[in-house]
Amino acid sequence: MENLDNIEVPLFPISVAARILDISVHTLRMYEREGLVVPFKKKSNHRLYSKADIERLNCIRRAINESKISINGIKTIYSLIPCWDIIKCSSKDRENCEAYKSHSNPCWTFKHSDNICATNECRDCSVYKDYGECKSLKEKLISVIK
DNA sequence: TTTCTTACA
DNA sequence: TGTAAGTA
Repeated sequence: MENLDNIEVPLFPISVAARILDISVHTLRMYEREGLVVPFKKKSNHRLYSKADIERLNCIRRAINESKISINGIKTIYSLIPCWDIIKCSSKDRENCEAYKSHSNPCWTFKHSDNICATNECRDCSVYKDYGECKSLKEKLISVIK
């Protein structure tokens, strides 16, 4: 009953997601390789995309088509999300954190071994989720400026 | 049939 | 980006 309105639940196989977004499954997998999106993975290793994932991809497509931004450009924006501030990351954690230093790759593309990121699914992290859709991303960035 | 990974004219 | 091979 609650699955119907929860945009976080993985629902669509890659073929359906591709059809919704009007892009190829190949392109969809490429976005994942680039770290733009983190779809849910079943034990069979098959991907499942949620409504939130679709919205995220829509935002990415708009950025590419309308704003003519490159995939690397999007990666750069994501890499600048203050993850260490969003989750309570100690100053000690930051010292040897690749994600903290990176200006080219989103934090969720790194494999952590020490801090909380090691035990949490990046897909379920607010750092990833709260910046996944165009509108929320704008609001988040504005709140930082204010 | 669909999806997965890897590779490539 | 598209397509192919060989699996699961």
